[in-house]
Amino acid sequence: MSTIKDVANEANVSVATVSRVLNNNGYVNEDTRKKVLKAIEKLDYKPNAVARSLFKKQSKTIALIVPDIKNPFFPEIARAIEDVLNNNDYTLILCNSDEHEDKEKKYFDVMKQKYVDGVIIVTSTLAPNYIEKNNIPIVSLDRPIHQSIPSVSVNNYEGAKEAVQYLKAIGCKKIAHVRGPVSVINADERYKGYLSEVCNEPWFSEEFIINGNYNVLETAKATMVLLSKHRDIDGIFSGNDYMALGVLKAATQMGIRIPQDLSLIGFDGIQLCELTSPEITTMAQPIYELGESAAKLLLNMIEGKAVNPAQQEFKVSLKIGQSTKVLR
Amino acid sequence: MSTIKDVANEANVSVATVSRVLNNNGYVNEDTRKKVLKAIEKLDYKPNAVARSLFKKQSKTIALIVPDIKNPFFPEIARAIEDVLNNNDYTLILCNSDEHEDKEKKYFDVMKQKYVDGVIIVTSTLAPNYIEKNNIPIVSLDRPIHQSIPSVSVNNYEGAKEAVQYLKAIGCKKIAHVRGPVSVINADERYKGYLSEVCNEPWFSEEFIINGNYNVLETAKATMVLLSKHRDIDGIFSGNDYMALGVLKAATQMGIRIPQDLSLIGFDGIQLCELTSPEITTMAQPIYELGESAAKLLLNMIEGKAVNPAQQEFKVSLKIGQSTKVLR
DNA sequence: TTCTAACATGTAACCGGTTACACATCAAAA
DNA sequence: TTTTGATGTGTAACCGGTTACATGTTAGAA
Repeated sequence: MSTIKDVANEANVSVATVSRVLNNNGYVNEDTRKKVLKAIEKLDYKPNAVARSLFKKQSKTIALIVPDIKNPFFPEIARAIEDVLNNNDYTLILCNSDEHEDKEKKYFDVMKQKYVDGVIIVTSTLAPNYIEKNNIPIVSLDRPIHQSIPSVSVNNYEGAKEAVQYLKAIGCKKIAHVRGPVSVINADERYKGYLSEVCNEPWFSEEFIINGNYNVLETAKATMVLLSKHRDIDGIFSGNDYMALGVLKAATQMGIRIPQDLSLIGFDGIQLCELTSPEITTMAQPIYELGESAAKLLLNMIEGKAVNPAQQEFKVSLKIGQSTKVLR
Repeated sequence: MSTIKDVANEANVSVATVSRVLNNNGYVNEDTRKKVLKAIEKLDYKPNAVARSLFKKQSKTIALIVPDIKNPFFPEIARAIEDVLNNNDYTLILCNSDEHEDKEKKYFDVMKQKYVDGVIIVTSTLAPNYIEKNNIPIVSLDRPIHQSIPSVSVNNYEGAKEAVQYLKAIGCKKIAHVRGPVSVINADERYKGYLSEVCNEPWFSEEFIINGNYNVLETAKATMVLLSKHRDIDGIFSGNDYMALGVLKAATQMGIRIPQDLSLIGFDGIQLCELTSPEITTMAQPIYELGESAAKLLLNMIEGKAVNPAQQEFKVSLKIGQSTKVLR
């Protein structure tokens, strides 16, 4: 690899001049510029990003911290983010936290040591003041942490209400809920949305709420228990699409037909919804847009641009599949 | 952030001594070491990874280049890799190539500019000599490129044969194949494995081979055409699990029952296989192990350790689900 | 007692860029 | 003709580490 010095020698100028050409700042005579450009071409010179980072204290790199990239929601998000970064000459570092605060903090340390310019994080465990004292541009995605921290998320509460309302509208008489992990903010919000819609119904019972922990197999098991005890449940609102797979599995195994016997609605709108049979009805988040917005927001923060709505909330929209009865 | 100079001042020693303590090399008096350690503690000093990189010409970072992280095979691989890296104080950069050579090359340029220590790549488009001239430790994963380039993959040909043999064993009389993209090496190998098992069968016809391009919707469409034309097909070997979802979808839509009317076997063994109903029978790759091995192999190469079997081939194993008739 | 090698520490060059500053030129304005 | 500001370029400090080399001490061997 040739260095800026090699280019300077080749072009018979100083490194400062080469640097000026490279960065397009300062005064450079047109002929000199051409000479330098020719030398760069000849030597196939690529500036050393590390040296540049050291001086500039920034690395053109951002980190994405998610609980587990194997959860199919996150690859879709990650893809959107990477696309934006790629278009802006940034690089993406991927981190799996397993919802574990220690791992998150360890990643933060590394990020700072590597001059990572910013972080997009999906977390429920990290305290706002820890983040603030780290003093690194950050966007929380999918799960708002605190007003003080810019975030990109959706209206989970209203979305959940809408999901349950839809189940009611198509004629469901007893609606259960598979909730996500306790104290994961979006799971809590969706749970509250469900609750607000059903708590005053005469048929409602606490037993209609089970915890699937955003885990498919756990959900399948719990659903089997639920459905064998309450055979008259005819609607299930699943806290996310991934768990809806578990519900689908349990129902199929028990010979319960979806949607004839049981209507199922999920949340998220991951691509997988369209690939199952029946296709899963869901409250779809604009997933790609979420990732895109988070990335753009973060880049703006890094470049010091004004960031007006620091808390961006997108709307979810009903995406009707085949897992719910047809509305007449 | 405090620097090594701050620590040196605090401990009343030179930066060289601090560096020696940090890296545990050279001679350092025990008392001095303690003084330095105390200063480090007091200042909460973390060495600057960028400065270190500049001198050492290495970044403790490796890149993973995959076609598209949204394909569920890759997050599982990525997770395995990240785990290994995390345990070895390396960081993972994620790149999506979309099977596009230009993007791959662009990533390579960036990698070199950032002193990325090595690359794990899933590619069909990159030429061996391009890779070699880049002179950066590399492991090709899932798809061997050339003998000269270390790789981690599975026995696709034999695996495919075994899959078809199993379909025969359970009594399938006419077996079709949904193949992956032409000139993607593993898709080609699986196709050849299928062909070697069926080309001499009296019932065989070229029409039994359709191209799903590793894409679910495309597969679903092609499968519907196939199955409406050839109603007597009773077995399908899908080139991967992801496309098997498409077959499943098509069959369900057409009222063809799996496995009663049609047995379906996939390839890969992604987690999704267990989450559908019926669960998909598949030739399972040891996915986590593959990622793990690729990462360990690469780290060994980076650290200059001998790498004996530069071409690691794992075996796939039949994982019986519910999408194939029961063997009696 | 002198020599030698292990121990201990500091100085400064180096990694490969960026940029503040100094200096020189030149054309237009005064 | 002198002043001035825009233009053009080079020198060297700096970013924050690592390490070759120099220097000095000390203890055991000769």
